[in-house]
Amino acid sequence: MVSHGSLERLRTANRRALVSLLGAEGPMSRADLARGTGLSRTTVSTLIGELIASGHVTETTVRGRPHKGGSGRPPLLVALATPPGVVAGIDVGHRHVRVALSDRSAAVLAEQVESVDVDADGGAALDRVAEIVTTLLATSGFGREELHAIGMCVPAPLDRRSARVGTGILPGWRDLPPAEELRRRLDVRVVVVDNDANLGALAEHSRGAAKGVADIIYVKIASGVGAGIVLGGRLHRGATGIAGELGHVQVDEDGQVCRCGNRGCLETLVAAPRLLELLQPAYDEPLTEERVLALDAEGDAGVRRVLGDAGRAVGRALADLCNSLNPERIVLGGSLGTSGSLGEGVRTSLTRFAQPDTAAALQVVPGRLGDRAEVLGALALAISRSATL
Amino acid sequence: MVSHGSLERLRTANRRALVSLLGAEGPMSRADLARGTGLSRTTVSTLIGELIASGHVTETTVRGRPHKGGSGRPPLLVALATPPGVVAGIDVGHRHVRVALSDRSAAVLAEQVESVDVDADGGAALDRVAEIVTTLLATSGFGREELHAIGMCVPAPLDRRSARVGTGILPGWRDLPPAEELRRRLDVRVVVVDNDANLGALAEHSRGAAKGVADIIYVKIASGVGAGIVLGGRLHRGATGIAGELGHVQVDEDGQVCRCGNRGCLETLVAAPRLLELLQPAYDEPLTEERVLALDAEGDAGVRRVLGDAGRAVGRALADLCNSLNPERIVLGGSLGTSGSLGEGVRTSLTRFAQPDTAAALQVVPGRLGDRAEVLGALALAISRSATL
DNA sequence: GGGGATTCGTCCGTCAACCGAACTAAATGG
DNA sequence: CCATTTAGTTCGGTTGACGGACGAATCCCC
Repeated sequence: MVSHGSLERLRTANRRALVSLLGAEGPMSRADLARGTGLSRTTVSTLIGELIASGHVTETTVRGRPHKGGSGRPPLLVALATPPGVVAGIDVGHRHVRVALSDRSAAVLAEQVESVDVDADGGAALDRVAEIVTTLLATSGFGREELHAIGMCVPAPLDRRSARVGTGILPGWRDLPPAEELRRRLDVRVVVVDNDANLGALAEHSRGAAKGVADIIYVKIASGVGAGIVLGGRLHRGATGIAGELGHVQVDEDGQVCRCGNRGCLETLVAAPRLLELLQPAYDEPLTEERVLALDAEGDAGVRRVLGDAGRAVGRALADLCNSLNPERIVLGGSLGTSGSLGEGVRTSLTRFAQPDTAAALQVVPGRLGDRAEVLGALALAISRSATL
Repeated sequence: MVSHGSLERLRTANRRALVSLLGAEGPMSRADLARGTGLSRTTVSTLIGELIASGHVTETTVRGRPHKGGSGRPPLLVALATPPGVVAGIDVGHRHVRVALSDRSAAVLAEQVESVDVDADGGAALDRVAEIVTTLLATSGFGREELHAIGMCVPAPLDRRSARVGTGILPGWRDLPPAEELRRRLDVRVVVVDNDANLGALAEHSRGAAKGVADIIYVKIASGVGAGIVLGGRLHRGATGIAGELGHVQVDEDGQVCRCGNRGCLETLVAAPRLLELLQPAYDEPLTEERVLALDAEGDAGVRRVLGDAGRAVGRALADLCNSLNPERIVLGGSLGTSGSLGEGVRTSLTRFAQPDTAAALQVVPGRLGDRAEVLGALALAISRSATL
């Protein structure tokens, strides 16, 4: 076997193009693949033949429809084969962990959410995560050797170089490299860790409310406030991987001291616990985030006011960012992202504080994946990193 | 790397790789090109042969040094040929225009700066620009048919879709598509227009103070305040092309009304005319930007205070942006970018208001191209758009 | 029911692009 | 003066993609 560098690379590039097109568009015929990639039908046929032989692609038994309802021989559809085995996605919040197990076509097989005091002790949280993964594997009937990759997010910036949580944000995780810790506990080769808002952005961008939109800002409003920024269709992580710290924009010079050390950070005003605390005295029942969302939908004046204020504060910070980035869409995620009043507040501030042209080019929409955006992003990341092509 | 497609496309991709390597590294031998691209010496030889035949590359007469001072046949160096003809770069400011003529290897042949009240009447300014270009062509001995492309920047956001200046920013340019207007006046096919800060960023990134740095923010502080944002090595223009409006971040809720319609924009505090106005009463001599920079270098207390305040205001706005983008370097440009006090002010605010990790990963440096950054970026853009490969 | 028309997938011959080996060219050094 | 080293070229061979031709499978229309 002679290594013919460039030609061989060309062939693998073409193979990759086919796989990525199949991934984006779903099952399709060889002729459609040829049209989609610009390759000839001949070439597509031989490449698909190789991909079938290597197990990356399967020829489906169902025949497709003839071309555009007209006549002609119906095509044989080919589809990406789901590789054997499973991956795990883990969403670590401040007060919960959510673990999902999926096959390698992103179909979720099992999922579990649990309240855990993550902030206090990172090691203990990771212990619990490892237990849940093990349980889910067992109840789904998979052996540990069938777990190919793990994607995880943590609610804190992650320094790319040290693979650690940034200073000050999550004290219980100091000097705890999450990927390595999890790899040690579960003996899985591929463990990828990223920031929660980043993975939420990835999920909403690839299959949620911002599908096909090149420049988006995903804002996660939950226990904290964070942003995942997709520019030119690619997640922007920054020089050291800690981009997206929208929650620590200063909005009040004399405001509360934030866990990051500054004063009056956006996060001190609009984080979910803070809002509940603010509302609770006026209500007889114990308030939860779900209950607040329900009251908001019912039109409760107090809730609307508080969530509207929060939205306006977020929108104020977003306006500055949008002036600089001119994104096409803002996706509001996190437990409070679907609140109508909050969304209205964001829109109000953007209209008021952003440049008119910038605001006009901008859509503000709630996320479509809800609480599960982060874990779905983690699964997607795990699958992409476990790909063998 | 290798784009999918036919064999022919593979060849052109390889040709492009050779040209881009030659562009980046300067003259080199075929053997070095083979090592640099991973192609075989055979392939490089034939490709270079084609490029020589087509006039894109020349074989220099000087022989290179034998490899690493050792023995061996000395290589024949090949270099990018400078295509015939010239290009023009035009920097349109609020109160001046700067026009440069260069050959197509970016060597400036002639340059002229002139005070023009650009804001008042866009058409008149473009008339004058066309005159200057014509004059420079004549005095340099080139005919108009030898002018291959024009790059121009204007001090306002440019909507990509309408190719017009954004609403409100530059009233005298409303409904005046700059590229088309200039094309009409000078009968040049290739006319590219972009925002001033964008082209400054391009220049400082490709050949100035941020060479080789992937994520930078170029801040231009002159008659206005604007930013050019390079992320992942590529200029970010945003969904409609109007990214970078850092000057219209609101820094004072009750501040002066800005030309953009909002109140208390950064630009109302730190634009150069505003600072001169602020300083003038305390000085007997008439102040210019150059004089203020000189006073700053001499340690004049008043100037240092005012420029320091301006820098802190800019840094305050940059801190929020850096929290979200985590860039590696900030380049301060524009007429006041080289001021030491201003730079110190920016650093002070960044340290205070940005996340500690973000600030630690960040360098703040003055631009290396000074007033000429924009026009050099315009030339570079014109050259790249006039390339025939 | 049968004969185009149309589209799909494959086979085959051809051409394009790259590579390795061998060869010549031009220097250095003992 | 000859061995050594590196550069560039020539030549034969392999790989990859393509276009045209062909059978297959369906629809449409008579």
